[in-house]
Amino acid sequence: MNDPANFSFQECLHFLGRSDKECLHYIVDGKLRRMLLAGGEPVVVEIAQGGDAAYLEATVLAPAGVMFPEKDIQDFVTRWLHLDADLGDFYAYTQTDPLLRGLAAEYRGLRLVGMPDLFEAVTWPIIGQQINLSFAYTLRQRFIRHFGYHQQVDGTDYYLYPHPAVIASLTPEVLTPMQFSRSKAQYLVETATVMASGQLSEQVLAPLDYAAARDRLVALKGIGNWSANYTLMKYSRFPQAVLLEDAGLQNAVRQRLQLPAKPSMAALQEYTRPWQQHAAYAVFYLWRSLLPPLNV
DNA sequence: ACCCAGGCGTTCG
DNA sequence: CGAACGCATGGG
Repeated sequence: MNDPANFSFQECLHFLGRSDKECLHYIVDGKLRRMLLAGGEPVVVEIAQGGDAAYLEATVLAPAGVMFPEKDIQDFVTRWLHLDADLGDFYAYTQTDPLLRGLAAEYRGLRLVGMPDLFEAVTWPIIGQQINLSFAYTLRQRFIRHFGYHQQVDGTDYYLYPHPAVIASLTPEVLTPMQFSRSKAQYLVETATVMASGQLSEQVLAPLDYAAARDRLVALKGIGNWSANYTLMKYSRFPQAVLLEDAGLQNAVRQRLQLPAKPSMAALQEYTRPWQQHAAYAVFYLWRSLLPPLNV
């Protein structure tokens, strides 16, 4: 990994454990378990802190007795936990910004936990927009359990996020009884169709710069500026992605500055304008500041 | 009962 | 153009 002095597995685990409705990964005895694709095949892996804390160790829990491309697993974890990041510049910047000062010391080593799956990174904002987080996680759990590839290992259910082709084959009427709004159900099926047909893919997005990628995503129905920037932050990892319209960001700013009410959009633009290439990490650390501290 | 939620698309003035 | 409004429903 890069910048091991600024890596804390514990901080990353704390963020990953924020919802008890999570079903794409589990935390067991300070280790991280999930299913992922290696060599195109589903594998259940356990990720643990290495001996000197400067690296992570991945163990294949299932299927047993089969060799899997180690590099695929390593690449996945690197992208998931942003192990290739270098936080030095961001930490230096936080000391110069009144809104961010102190975040580096409080949460040192927290990496911007991402989403290596494009379909997940595009559809999770659709699922979660406008509703409270608790209900959003409930809907996500239903979505994954109903439509994701599933495998049970040692009595635990592991899932892959649903494949676009599976969702593309649905009608919105399948989703509305599961308490997705009509609009969300429609956006999910439409987005899945666009991805299943290859009109939106890793390859389509990869060559685009920040503005072009944002425009491509916003062209999808149900994806506005907030959702597009979410995808650009969590999947594409554009460092300048900023979630201006985010209620969580607005609450974190209010809290840190002791404002009587949430900041106006104009005020928020003032606060965030200097962030530039630090915006994605700034937002993520401010989200972290809304979670309980580590030692509770 | 009321307001807000990690918004977005549509309609209105 | 920007502002206002409807969506759906859980949670405080």
